[in-house]
Amino acid sequence: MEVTKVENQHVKVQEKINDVFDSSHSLSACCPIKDILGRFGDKWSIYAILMLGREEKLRFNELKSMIDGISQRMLTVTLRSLEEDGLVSRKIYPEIPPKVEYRLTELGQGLLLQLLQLADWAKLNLHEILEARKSFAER
Amino acid sequence: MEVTKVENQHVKVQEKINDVFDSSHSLSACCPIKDILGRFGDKWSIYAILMLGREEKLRFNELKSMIDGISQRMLTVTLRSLEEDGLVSRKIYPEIPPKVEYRLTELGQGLLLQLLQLADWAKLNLHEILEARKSFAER
DNA sequence: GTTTTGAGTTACTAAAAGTAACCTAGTATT
DNA sequence: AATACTAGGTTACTTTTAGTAACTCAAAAC
Repeated sequence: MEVTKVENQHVKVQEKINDVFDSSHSLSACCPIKDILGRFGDKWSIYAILMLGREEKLRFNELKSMIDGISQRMLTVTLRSLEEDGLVSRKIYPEIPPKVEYRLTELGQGLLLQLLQLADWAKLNLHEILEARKSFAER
Repeated sequence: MEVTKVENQHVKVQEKINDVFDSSHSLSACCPIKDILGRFGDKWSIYAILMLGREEKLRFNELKSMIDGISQRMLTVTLRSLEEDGLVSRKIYPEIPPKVEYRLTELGQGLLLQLLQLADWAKLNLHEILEARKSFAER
């Protein structure tokens, strides 16, 4: 009974994995996970998304001071690429000194929810991973 | 009524975001998402995890031929880092020519499930993202 | 005695990430 | 009237990381 259950689950997983590759012919080219991960696999995007998830609208220098250690250039680059993918919107007020407001789009909020799920798993398993790292280092 | 529901949801999201930072003092250092993402945010780890999710045990060159375009070195590096974190196990048969079997650990299977969830979201929203990219490029 | 095989290393190069210094143009301070 | 400050960048440069090509090892097969 238990075994059957586990086997069924495994079959489901395999189907899903096949699905991942279905949509693209070439593996290395562009299965959707890769495409999405490209968006927050870098060093800063996650922080920007999380901060914008907290405050719902933020100006450039507010973000800069919330994201410890980020440079102006990297914040610009990060926000541009998030904007490019429709995850963040950018509203310019034609004033001097300039004023620009950033916020998550609905799409961005959806991604945020996914990230938070991942964070849940991460928190649950971080200890085990750290243990594994330690025992690996000892060899 | 609807508004209240949305607001409640937003509050929950904010709590979760705060949780993400709880566990680490410094933002840029090591909140758990970053730590986990570090593991599959690179170019090849996902492919290795997906392939091992399909077949449950694979040898080095089997993996190499399944992951289109990966070099020996990058496969070695990728597998080592996955092993280091306890996501993949490595069984060496002391034969010549050498034989090494890789498989996902339970932890690795857990991560795979998370990845597949992310893939679901990615597939649902890929179209919208591609649209956004296109209209961004037009400016 | 040269070739093949599996699982890697070593030494190098190309690409990406990141930094420091500069720009704009208006306002407030001395 | 000269200086400094503000917000939101850009340009030119350096460091770090990802990636490639060629080599290794030790036995076995041709």
